[in-house]
Amino acid sequence: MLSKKTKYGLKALTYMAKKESRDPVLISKIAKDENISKKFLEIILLQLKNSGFLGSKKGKGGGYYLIREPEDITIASLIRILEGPIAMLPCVSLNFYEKCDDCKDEETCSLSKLMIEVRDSTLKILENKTLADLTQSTLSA
Amino acid sequence: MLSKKTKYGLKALTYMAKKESRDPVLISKIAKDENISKKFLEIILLQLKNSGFLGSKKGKGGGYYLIREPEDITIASLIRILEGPIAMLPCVSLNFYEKCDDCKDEETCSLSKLMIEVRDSTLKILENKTLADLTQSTLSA
DNA sequence: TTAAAAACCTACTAATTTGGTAGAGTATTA
DNA sequence: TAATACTCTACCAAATTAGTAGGTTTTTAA
Repeated sequence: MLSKKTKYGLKALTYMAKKESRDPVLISKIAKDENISKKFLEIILLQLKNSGFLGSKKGKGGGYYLIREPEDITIASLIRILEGPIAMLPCVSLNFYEKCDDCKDEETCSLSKLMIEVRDSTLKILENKTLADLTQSTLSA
Repeated sequence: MLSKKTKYGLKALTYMAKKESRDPVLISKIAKDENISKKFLEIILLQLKNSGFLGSKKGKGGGYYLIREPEDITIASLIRILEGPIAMLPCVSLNFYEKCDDCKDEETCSLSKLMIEVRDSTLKILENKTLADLTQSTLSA
C-alpha cells in the first residue's frame, strides 16, 4: 500500500499538471482543493523540489511550479522518491536493493522469481505512465 | 513492500509444500532451516491455521501440516491473509475496500484508474500462482 | 502413570514509521 | 515596509513491526 504521503504527492502534482499555465501555485490552495493537511503537504512539496521535480518562488505571487513537462515525469520515478521501493521485497528491488538476512542464496530463494515477475509487471505500467496520463480525466460513463 | 511476517509465512508454507509427505513439521525445524525467529513463526503459523490453510497436532510427533493441496492455494489468498490488501490504495482494493477520506468522488479521482490497472496486473500473476509453483526450484543456470 | 514434547496463549517490549502540528526564519514583491 | 509564502527546526501521538518471555494445555510414548 502507498502511504498518504505518496498519494498526496501524486495528487498535488497532478493538480499542478492539470493547470494550463506554469505559474506558481500556493501550497494552501492545493491543500484546500485536494483536502490535504497544509503542513503535511509543505513537507511533501519541499521533498519534490529537492528531488528536482518542482521549483518554488517565495513571497507574494510565489508558490510551487513544475519544472519539467508532465509527459517526462514517470509515475515510477515519483513513487520511488516519495515511497521508496516498488518491488514487494528488498532483494528484488532495482533501485533499493537490499540483501535478505534470512536467505542463504538468492538464486535458490523460492520467492524471488515470483516477486521479480510481479515487479516487472508493475514497472511495465508505472514506467510508461506519466503525470500527463493522470491529468486525463477518467470518464465514468 | 511485504512485511517479514508475510515473507516468512510464504517461505514456511513453501517449505512444507516441498516435502513429499504431509506429516507434521516442527515449528522449530522450519525456523532453523529458514532462519526465522521461532517465536515469531509460531504466531504466523497459528494464524495460517486459524485461516484454514494448516492443521496442527500437539505433543510428541506433532507439528503443522498442510490441509490443502499446494496447487489449490493461490499466493494472492496467502498475501491477503498475512499482509492484507494487495492494491496500492484502499479505495481500489477488491477485498479490503475503504473509502478515501480526501477524495470527493472516486469516479473522478486522478489516481484510481491507474491504481486499478496496477492492481489487475498484479492479481493476474498472484491469483494464478500457487504454493505448488513456489516449490519449483528456480534454476539459475 | 508420568515425563517429555510441542503447540497454544497471554503479556510485554523496543524501534520505526506515519501523519501530523507549532512556530519561527527568510526571501520576495507590491 | 508590510504582507506574503516558502523554509526550517522541533516536536508529537498513534500505529505498526518484529520481535521476546514464560507459562498452559494436549498428546504421545516409555
